Amino acid sequence: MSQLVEKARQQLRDAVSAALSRAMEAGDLPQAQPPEIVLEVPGDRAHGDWSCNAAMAGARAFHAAPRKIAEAIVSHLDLSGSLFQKCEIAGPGFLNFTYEPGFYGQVLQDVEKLGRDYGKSSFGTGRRVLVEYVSANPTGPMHIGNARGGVLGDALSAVLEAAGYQVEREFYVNDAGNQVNRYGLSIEARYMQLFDESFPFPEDGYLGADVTENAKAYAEIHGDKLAGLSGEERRAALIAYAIPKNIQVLHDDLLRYRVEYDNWFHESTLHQNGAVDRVVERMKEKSFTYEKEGALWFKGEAFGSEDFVLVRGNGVPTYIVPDIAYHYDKLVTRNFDTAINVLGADHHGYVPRLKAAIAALGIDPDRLKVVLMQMVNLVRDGEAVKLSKRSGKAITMANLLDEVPIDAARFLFNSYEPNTKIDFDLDLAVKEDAQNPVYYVQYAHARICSILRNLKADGVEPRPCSLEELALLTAPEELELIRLLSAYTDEVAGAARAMDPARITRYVVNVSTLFHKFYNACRVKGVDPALSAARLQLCAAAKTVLENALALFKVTAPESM
RNA sequence: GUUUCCGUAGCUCAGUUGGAUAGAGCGACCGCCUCCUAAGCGGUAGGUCGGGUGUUCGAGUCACCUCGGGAACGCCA
Repeated sequence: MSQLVEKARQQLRDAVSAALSRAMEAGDLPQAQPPEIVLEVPGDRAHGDWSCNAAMAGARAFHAAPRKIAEAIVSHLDLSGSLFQKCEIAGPGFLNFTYEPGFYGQVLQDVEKLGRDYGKSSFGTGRRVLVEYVSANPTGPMHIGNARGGVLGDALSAVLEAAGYQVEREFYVNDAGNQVNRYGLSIEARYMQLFDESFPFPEDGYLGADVTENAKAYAEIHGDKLAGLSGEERRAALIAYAIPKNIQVLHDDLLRYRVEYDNWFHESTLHQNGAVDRVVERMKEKSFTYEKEGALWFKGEAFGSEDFVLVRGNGVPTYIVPDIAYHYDKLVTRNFDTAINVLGADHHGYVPRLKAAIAALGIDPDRLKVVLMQMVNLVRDGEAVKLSKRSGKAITMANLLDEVPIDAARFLFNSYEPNTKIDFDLDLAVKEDAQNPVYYVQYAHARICSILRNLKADGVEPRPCSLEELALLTAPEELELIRLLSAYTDEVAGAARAMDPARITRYVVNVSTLFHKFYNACRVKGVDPALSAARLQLCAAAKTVLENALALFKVTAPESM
């Protein structure tokens, strides 16, 4: 596990803190509560590798001008034995720190040593997280929003895992309740219509062609043997046949999209084992309910939500009751520290209700984290496309994957932070040229592989270099690239903290840019052997980082293009 | 009407607890392959950060107001 950047940060924190104490002891600063020490990586390289605003933040406490405070800090600053060579005062009072030259070589040795593990950290160690995503109803095909949710949940899980969390990925299968009843009525009608065209189709039934196909498939195997049974028996038989089949389709489509789960959790189990009924009982016992107009309501006020119905007038629980039971199962029965739900933004009004309900059951609602993702619009020729050209129906996830390469789809969906709506440009996603950012990144990787191949043909293989050899890397393009590579572990931990894997997408594009610049400025082959070896190690390090980052998204890193 | 997200270059978007001269990609224009992949690199042009007020050493970032766009507001899920 790389600690280099973390070590650097800690050294600066300690050094500045100690300098402040000494400055106060020496009387260069008045005795006062020192400011919080905030360290950041400045955007502009000219401002050094790290920047600290302690002098400005302390202006009030010390009753002194920021520049004066900065001078006092610097005069008592001791950077000997650290990863830093100097500190300069700049602008209104920033303290700008610069790495000592040996830092860069250490980064490359670090990457070389850790290989596939470079980027992993202990940020989340000891915490168990359940990530639930997609959870599409097994009553029909998945839509475009599910494609985004799949990538997001999958990449988020990978990022959390790299940051040290113990992660389980879960799909919640709504194989019970009203949607399934509706589906039963729909498929029953399609089945009966095979033998009697006048059989009525339910008003709010599922219109998809997949329902008819399932009905036909059943009839091909079993004929009309259900026609003589009661409606209830017919529906039960058709549901028992079609829902597992639909679940299999969800599973297969997601797998094709490289989205995999540890668990497929069936809602029906919560009904069968009494968990759903127990939620209602608990709510009643704790007097968090009241009856109105024949229905059982939840009193939300004490938990920051509106009141809502738990059990309908007809005695059937509303959808939220099994959801509450499900989250009780996640956070109490299975005792995950945190449950993360990736949901469409259309669920935002539902989140306070669910949180209120689990709070009523004695669970800290902050243990449920919700990542809301905004809607996806498909765009072709600059115009929104709602319907598939071929079928005239809404474009499904499977349709999308027929048209767009998996790598491109995964990369593009991961390029946006969850909380912004996406105009997914189909023309761009399909393009195999520079406009498509996934190729820009993959091309950087392929170029590195090409360099490695060419040198291998000359009998030169990457080897671990000494710090003296690595000190030959002094070109700005080399140092910039190494500096960015050093930040990878921090980036992954930051993406985990923000629950935003898109940060890694942007990072990997930046790495590619700096590599391409390096490639244009510095040659690996045909230069002094020691320098060549050092540059080769830099290439190998960049390759490792690109591969590790792309692996988080399950985007391939081609050897040649 | 209530809740919520968004508004930054022609287009798509970054801008991480408030920090230094607001960035990138694409598109446009001009350059760079006798040399490891030109799916690349360099350069030019392009901005009242929707508008306003406030908070403070400092606001794209925070608060309030306002304009514009999306979404949700069921005994549907």
